Amino acid sequence: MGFKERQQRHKEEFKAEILETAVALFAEEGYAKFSMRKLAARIKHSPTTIYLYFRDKDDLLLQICENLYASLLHEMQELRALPLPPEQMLKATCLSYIRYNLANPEQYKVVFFSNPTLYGRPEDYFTRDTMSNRCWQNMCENIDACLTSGFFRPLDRDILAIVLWSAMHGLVSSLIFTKDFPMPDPEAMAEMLLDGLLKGYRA
Amino acid sequence: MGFKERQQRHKEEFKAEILETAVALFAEEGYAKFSMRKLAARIKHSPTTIYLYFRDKDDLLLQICENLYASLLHEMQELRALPLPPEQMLKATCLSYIRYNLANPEQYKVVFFSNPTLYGRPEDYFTRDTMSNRCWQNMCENIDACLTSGFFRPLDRDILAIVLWSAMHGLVSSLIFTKDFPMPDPEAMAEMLLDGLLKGYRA
DNA sequence: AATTGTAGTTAACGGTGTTAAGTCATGGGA
DNA sequence: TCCCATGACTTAACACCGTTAACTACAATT
Repeated sequence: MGFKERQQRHKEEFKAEILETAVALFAEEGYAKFSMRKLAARIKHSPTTIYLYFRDKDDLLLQICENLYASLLHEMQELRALPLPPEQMLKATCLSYIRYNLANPEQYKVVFFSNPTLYGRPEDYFTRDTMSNRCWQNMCENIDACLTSGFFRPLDRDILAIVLWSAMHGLVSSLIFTKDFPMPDPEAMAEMLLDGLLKGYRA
Repeated sequence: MGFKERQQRHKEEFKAEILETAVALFAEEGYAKFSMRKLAARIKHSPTTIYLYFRDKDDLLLQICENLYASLLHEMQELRALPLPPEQMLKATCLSYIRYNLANPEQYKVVFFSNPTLYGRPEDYFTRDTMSNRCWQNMCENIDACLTSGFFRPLDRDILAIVLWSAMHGLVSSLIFTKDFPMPDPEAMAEMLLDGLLKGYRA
């Protein structure tokens, strides 16, 4: 049985190496110039080898995203440990989301561009144990805390959560993608967005 | 001189026809499956013919976007004619932006995906007379009205404008691109976003 | 009638994601 | 120890893509 185990371990290590190289290639060349063939060249294997470890390009991208969400979740969980009132906790979490994604623009593009086919059917979203889902749960708990503490006035939790997220998503994606417009300082934007929204929903 | 004029007119008509067909192809097949070769097949010409009328694919996409912004601007200008207080005018304009783009998701994708190289350098943005720029000016005027009327508290106009826009952009793009998450009703989301933001910046 | 300009073409280049078929080393059972 | 089955990996190919260079055919000007 020793052989099969070693074999298995080697496969997993190789897969991890491919993923790591893919992330590096992404960070260096950007989404547009990334290709399976370039990745293959970099890991010094034929393009088809990748398909032994990933179903297709989308599958590879999906797993890059999961890695991204995993470390984002990690950051958020560190925040959770701090003793902050609900509204400050929510704001800190949102700021963390914005900053983290602005610091990893190419991965964010992967999430964005691959999104359409990335995960499965929408009605199954909450049943899948993805890093994305866990981040979402964390976000929702923070919002719930603001609602039950009475900091926010009574609002539909689900709509509020997705609205907050989509506003942050808009900020991040416009900063990342916009190349033809003179964008202001990201921190000032984030501050104004969160300040406005949190005030706007206050009781 | 009669010939050259007819020739010129024919060229313009043909170009318009290509553009129209491109928009149709886009609406039907979506951004991902759109290609110059398919467009060529549909207009019953060789792929290279398109290059006599458009520099490259991005140029074609850019002009589709300009068409989109042109009719959006038209909608906004109709709103401007109504006798509304600044805050209601701003809200109506924002709602119009959101609804219009949600009704034309594929064009919105073009704007989004082509954005990076679409227009030129950011510092030149305001000097170019593009439909995008005109829409932006309209938006800014509405915000200025809310600031000078005292409805909003004193805030940096430029940052406020781009923050408002990016929040709307986030709402639209998340609704258009998200396929793996059960999104709530777009109107309810738009209402909550605008309600929150406008309250949040109020004096 | 010869010349020039030009709309449109064909053929090709270099790239893409992906699949089918084949190679070849190696561990496990006889 | 020999055979063979497994499976990692490769080669070759398919069907696309955007784009360019070179060519053709035709009409207007000279």
